[in-house]
Amino acid sequence: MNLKLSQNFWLHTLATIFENKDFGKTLPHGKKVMVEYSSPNTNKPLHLGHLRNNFLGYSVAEILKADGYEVMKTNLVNDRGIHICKSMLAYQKFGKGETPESAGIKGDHLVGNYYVVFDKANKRQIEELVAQYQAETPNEDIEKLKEKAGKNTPLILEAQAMLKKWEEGDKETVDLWKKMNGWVYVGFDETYKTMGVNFDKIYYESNTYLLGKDLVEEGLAKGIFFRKENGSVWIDLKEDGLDEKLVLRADGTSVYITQDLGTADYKYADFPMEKSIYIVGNEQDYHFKVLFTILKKFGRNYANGMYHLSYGMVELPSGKMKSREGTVVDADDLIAEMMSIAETRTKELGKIDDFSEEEAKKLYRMLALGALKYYLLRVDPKKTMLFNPEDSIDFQGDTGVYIQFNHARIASLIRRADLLNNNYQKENYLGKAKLQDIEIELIKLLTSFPQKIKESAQEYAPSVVADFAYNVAKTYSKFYNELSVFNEPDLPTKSMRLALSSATARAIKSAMSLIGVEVPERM
RNA sequence: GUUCUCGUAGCUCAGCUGGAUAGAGCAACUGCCUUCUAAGCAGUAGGUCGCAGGUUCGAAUCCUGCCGGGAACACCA
Repeated sequence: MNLKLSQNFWLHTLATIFENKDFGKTLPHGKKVMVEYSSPNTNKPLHLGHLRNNFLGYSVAEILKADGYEVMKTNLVNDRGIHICKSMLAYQKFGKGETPESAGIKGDHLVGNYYVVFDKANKRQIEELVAQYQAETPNEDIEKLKEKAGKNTPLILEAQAMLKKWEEGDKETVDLWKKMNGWVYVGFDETYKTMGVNFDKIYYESNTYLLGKDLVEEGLAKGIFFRKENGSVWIDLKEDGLDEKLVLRADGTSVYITQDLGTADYKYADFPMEKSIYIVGNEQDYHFKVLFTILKKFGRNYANGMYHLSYGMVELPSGKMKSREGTVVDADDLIAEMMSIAETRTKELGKIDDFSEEEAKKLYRMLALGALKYYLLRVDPKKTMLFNPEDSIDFQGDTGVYIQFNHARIASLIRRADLLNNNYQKENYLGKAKLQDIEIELIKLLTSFPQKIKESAQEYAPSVVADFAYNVAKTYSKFYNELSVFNEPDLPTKSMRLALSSATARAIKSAMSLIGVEVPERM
């Protein structure tokens, strides 16, 4: 009797899940949240670290949507500054009019190459300078000489002069800047498209870098900031466990924090949000603590909703990625390699020989990105993680491809059921079907989807949803191996199994879409 | 030096708002394709939860100290 009650309870639970197309998601409640992510520099192409950032940002935005928020995805592009001038200067000196078309490489890579050229040439100049200094002052500490040389090479001085020209609006400089940034944007757009991420609004630092000076005045007037004798403006945050922090230079120019203060107001005026999430690496923890503390002191009503999603670095088995040592994993290269591996593996299995080339390519991309995204998102965002190239292309076990595979398998079942006109609406199984333990386990698991979405939204942790998807796939896989759907003689039970399979497929698809991963119908 | 952060099986990670025998995957080994996709399933083996104290009826989980890894502390961004 008890058993029967319990069976019916789970059957009804299944029916409820099956009938709710948006199962797991919260209805829109109108609250607004801004998610800022990606935020690349326009002097070099995207790398592995950016991939974690972009996948996280996109996923967090999707998860917040599923939690009922109205989401504005933004990208604050760092398109100006001394580092940009370095690429520009190197191009001016050594570029010989090369273009992405003439060189046959993506614009972001081309510009990145000139950044490297600058760095190499500059390094030689540093060595020369240090040697010169040593001859002049043999007793001085070598590290100090290196530091001094680093600030005074002819190339650095030229780059600084160029930055000044840019700020003054010098036409030639600005034109070069526009041309090269234009190349980079074409390259970035291509990479973003391949990655499957996008933005609702793009901010450019060239438009926002002067913001915040009025806030300095406001801070002085409110007595939050104070001016030192040389004219520089500071805030004392010792009571908040932080130090004194400069907010305006003695010459009246802005620093990073000045700009971010102004940009915060600017963004809020654009999109009056309850929450504002900054997806930025954990090396900037201190900066964001200071930023948020200042905004709270200013009494900004949005300040309490600000959150720095401080994600950990991605390390390689050989250690940290270092551009100087050439150990940076390029995003485009990595994705291309993953696709080629997906292609090889798929061809070996030979299950999609009837696919058109276009369909096949779409699948390779889906599998490659699925593997990569899942690999990077299954880990708690806050933690430093290891990127092991060999593991990341693994398609077995706790991987994106495993989950995709289970979806494809169910899709195959459903196709067959539809072909046979099998009906699996609840009338066919409620009160009649018999549930095995593994089926109850699966239904229970599906039931937890809404709370998993809530949890991942509250923690800003896509890993929670990723883990859910994996567990569903794993449990389904077990069910699939233990019990047969089409060979089940009891018709109500057969219907129930089809409904359960269908509900599972939808949960997998839905959860995977929250981490930005598509699932195939066949693979 | 100060502050932050991490330390769970050989490796990569879950678990951490305290609760019973600490879970996956990879790698190793053993089985399973004439039945719905084997990119799969089942099983074996593998752990003093960095160390030492403390709080508690109870600690991987909370507190303190130590050890070890990473990071941040510019009139850089």
